[in-house]
Amino acid sequence: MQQLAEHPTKSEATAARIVAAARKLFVGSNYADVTTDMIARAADVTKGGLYHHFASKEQLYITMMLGDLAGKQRLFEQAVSSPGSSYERLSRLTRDFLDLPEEERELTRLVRRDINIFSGEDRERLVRAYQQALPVQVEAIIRDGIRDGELAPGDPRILSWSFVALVEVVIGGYAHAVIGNSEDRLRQVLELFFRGAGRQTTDGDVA
Amino acid sequence: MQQLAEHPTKSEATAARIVAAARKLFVGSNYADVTTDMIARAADVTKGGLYHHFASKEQLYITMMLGDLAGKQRLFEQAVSSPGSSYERLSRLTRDFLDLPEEERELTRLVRRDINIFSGEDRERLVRAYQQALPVQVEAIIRDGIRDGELAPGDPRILSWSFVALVEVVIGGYAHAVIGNSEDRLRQVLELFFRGAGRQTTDGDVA
DNA sequence: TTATTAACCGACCGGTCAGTCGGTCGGTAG
DNA sequence: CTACCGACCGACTGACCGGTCGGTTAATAA
Repeated sequence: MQQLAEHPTKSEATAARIVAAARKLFVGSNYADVTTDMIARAADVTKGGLYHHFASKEQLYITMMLGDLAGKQRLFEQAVSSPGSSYERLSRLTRDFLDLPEEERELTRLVRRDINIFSGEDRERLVRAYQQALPVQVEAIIRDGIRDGELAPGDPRILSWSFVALVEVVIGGYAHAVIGNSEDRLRQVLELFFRGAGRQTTDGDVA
Repeated sequence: MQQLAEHPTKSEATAARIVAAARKLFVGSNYADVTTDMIARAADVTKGGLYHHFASKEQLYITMMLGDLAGKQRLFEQAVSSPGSSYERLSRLTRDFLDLPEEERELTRLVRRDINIFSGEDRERLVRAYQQALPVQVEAIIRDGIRDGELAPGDPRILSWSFVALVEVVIGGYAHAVIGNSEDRLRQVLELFFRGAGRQTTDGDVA
């Protein structure tokens, strides 16, 4: 996801191996519970070797995360700039997301989980990268939808976060068990977001 | 929220003070970043005193959380068993939640934030208490709504989680800034959940 | 072959923190 | 007054972990 093969030097290959090992471990456990030793061992280097390539545990984490988010941003940009209605474009974006391998999908949860433990410039960069990768892109589509009258007026940012939140529900464990099919999960999200859970009545009033 | 005054012995009073201090600190920082020393100092006892009342940091955390969730469960049960349509009962439950002081509202986020760091029986108890306090109650109302035709058919559990997720969006920082009024936040959630974001068209079709 | 340098090793250091333990103190029962 | 006990104290321990550093190895250039 990071770099076309080209000429990976030995150094680059090792660094990539370390990042990959770190990704796998960080997805499975808290930042604090993943030790540099564990990462090093999983990447088949020693702690010294790890610190030859990365200045700190934090920098390794940030590097890993930024690389991944950049890839996701590129992926979702395709959906945003694709033709069709907001419904169709959101559908494509969400499908692309749901079809990602589990490990890569989980990474977007990490940002929310671990963001509190950083501060300063690094934190800002992480937040910005996440927002650019996901909410901002969803927001762009929603903004178009409101402009074109396909969506009811409303704050596009809140709506985009709501949409992301609904997507996160269907990738949770229980939903995954109940709705086995990826295409059905997609429908569940879009249906709820566009139409709501209320029964469509002839007069459009609830309660 | 915990106990009517009755006859708090000195021991109970100290334990309660420790729990209160722990709550405040845990809301503000990660489990790992809150030290037992900090809690003790904030509760005006020493670490030794703290460990006289609680067997471990984990047990203190669990005790604090279970006590709070039990209180919330009692609060929300009132909304569930109140009269009216599903819309009205969900409205009441959500209003009760949104009107909670920030610290108590934030606690429900902690469960999701910190659940990964526990395991075994304690973890199960925590998960169960959270589900009983929030999603299960929302689910009960939604189940009634589907039965009575007020809501479109669907898996009530996924719908309840979706609803909770939408509520969490409007208590987030940005939404809080955009929608200053608590009653408007409530409307935002209910509107989106019952009606969706799509513009209501004469023919009911989207895309 | 030799010199140079990047890659890598792993023992070690400094600091942190959960949890312990011997002891003090104030209340209270006998 | 004495014996006892629960509440509480705070110095200390043991384990862990991020990060360092002097040294080794292997590739490459001269």
